[in-house]
Amino acid sequence: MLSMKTRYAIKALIALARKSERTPVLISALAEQESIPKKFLELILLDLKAMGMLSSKQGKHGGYFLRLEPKQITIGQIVRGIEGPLALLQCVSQTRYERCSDCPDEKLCGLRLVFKDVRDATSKILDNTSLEDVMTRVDVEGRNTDLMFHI
Amino acid sequence: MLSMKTRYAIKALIALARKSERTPVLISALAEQESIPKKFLELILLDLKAMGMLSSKQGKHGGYFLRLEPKQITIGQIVRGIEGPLALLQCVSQTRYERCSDCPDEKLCGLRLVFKDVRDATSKILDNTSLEDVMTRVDVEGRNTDLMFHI
DNA sequence: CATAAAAACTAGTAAAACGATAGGCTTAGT
DNA sequence: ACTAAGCCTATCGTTTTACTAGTTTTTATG
Repeated sequence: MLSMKTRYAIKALIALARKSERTPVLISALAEQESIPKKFLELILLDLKAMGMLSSKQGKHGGYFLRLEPKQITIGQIVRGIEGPLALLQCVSQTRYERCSDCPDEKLCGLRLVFKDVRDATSKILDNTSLEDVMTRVDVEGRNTDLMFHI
Repeated sequence: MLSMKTRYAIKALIALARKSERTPVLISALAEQESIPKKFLELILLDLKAMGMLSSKQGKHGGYFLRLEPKQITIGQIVRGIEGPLALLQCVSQTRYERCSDCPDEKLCGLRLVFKDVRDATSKILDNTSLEDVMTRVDVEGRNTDLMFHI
């Protein structure tokens, strides 16, 4: 399961991506809109800033805004940055590979073979889904339900 | 990341599946062979028994053995039983679905759309991979490396 | 029937992770 | 100078993780 922190991070980024202008958004505004505890969100945004996805402006009229285009930020990057590796086993992680201490031969580890497939499938999806993709998917879905409603 | 408990469970089941006869195996033997803390393994085997995958025999010459055929036990079942749902979000779980408290419209949740795909991909793999599949994959891999070695 | 070897059961525990919260510090418009 | 914002460090209660300890029950065997 994803942690709250990661979920909040993605929700916040999607919300920021949704606004057309790149003007600063108050933490408190974002917190309220997305029902995220304000102080917790503060830390999360700081992390996302350190990851290069957001910029911020201090002082009056300050706030947070996307530093990259929505199409440049993938869900995979967000999850990796906040939650950690996508892989379910350290020994199949692309970004944080670590050998199992007691594994005599990685090539012959059944667990590894299976969970390597899972990791590949997961990263194929998450690394190819950007904030923009998410937005358009939601919009399409919205139009469809709207259409259904009008039949 | 999978917990140690889940990893141990899968390793133990693979080890038990590997023996041709269904004779009882001592916890201590299994623990040593797979380098799993004995007392911890004890609890895990108890869980797997409760899940119907293992049987046990008490007293002298007792031990654990598979109750089902290796092809009847999938990695998905094991992970779900020990770790919990495969899904990364409660709201896309097949086995433990739960609505997000603050979600105005599930159909229009971007997170949900993306992580539903991830869950589908994951369960497609894990629910279609049995202990038998794992064993044969390892054997094939073994023969391949062996072949490479002899060139 | 006594013994010993095994699983079954009940508790407990240290360390880490999770999900926040508190409060002071710094920066920048007006 | 004032004030509204983000920045930074610390802390906290709870839950989960990964075990460990000790006792009880079952069962084959001498």
